Amino acid sequence: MKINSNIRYGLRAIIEIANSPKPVLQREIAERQEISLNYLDSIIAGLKNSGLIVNSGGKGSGYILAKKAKDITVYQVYCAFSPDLQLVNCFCDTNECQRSNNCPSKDYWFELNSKIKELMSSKTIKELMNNDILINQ
Amino acid sequence: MKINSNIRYGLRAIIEIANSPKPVLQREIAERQEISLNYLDSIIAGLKNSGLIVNSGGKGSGYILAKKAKDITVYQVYCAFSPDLQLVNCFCDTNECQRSNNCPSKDYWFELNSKIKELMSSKTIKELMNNDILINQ
DNA sequence: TTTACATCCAACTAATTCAGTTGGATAACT
DNA sequence: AGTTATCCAACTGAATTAGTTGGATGTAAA
Ligand code: FES
Ligand code: FES
Repeated sequence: MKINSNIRYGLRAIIEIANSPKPVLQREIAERQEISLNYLDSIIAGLKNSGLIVNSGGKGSGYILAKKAKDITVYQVYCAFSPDLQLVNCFCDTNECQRSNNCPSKDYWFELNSKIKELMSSKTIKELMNNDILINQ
Repeated sequence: MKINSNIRYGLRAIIEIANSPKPVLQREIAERQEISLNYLDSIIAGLKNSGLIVNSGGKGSGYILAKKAKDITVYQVYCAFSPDLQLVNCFCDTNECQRSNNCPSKDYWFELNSKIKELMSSKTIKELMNNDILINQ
């Protein structure tokens, strides 16, 4: 179990945007977070297509959060880059396990899956922002 | 985030062993769990090298749990096949992140990591066994 | 004692995923 | 016109996954 680069960078990028008093350019995120500008392209696209960030006023204007930091969860960032969390395929709609009737391990993985989703859904970007910024809000 | 085959099969195999009133042969596990006998080799090896199961009396005698089912956790099974859970490398001893001072996302991943470990450590094989067997213990 | 079985173990493989890079299209501002 | 910013698709090398193959070794039944 690992968190992949898209999700790691995506979380860092959105925290960077949340922390900034002004709209942030992609280049600025790339510099501050030391992520290749080109690679960041797809990260930003993921956040944007999921409706978590927007261009503040068209091209060149920089990015801002699309909603309040307290209304964006880590799980939403996760889902911007991966399908809904499914630790195993046993309980996956499209690929359900043939052994699935009354399987104790399936039940356990499902339970763990739900709890991990909860853990990610209950943490908001606001809780990950730096305090100086919060004071000004 | 996915649970890999070793861990999935390993959990199913150890539940199979736990549920059996008699020592179980590798071949029996392979048949009942529909896992290739050859592939199961490495699964059994993992469980055995981690001290979770033992041969009940040398070759051909079948496997039994090395300790009580209530003393074997899902996290121990996990660790039989993977190093200690590390969702990201930022807080990894050997590969610590250069950006690591005061990084909110690192702190969050570490917190999530701890909670997932807890979730896996607090579930025992006994809880995953079938009830008929438990009654006889 | 030969044979069959059970376990042990290392090396190989195809397929997939990961973590980016390259190269360019498009649009806006200067 | 030229620079900058964003958008987007295709490509790539490296690593990981999920096994298979082939055999060595030890035990037990015939
Ligand atoms: S349901 Fe998939 S292994 Fe049990
Ligand atoms: S510590 Fe690794 S990215 Fe923050």
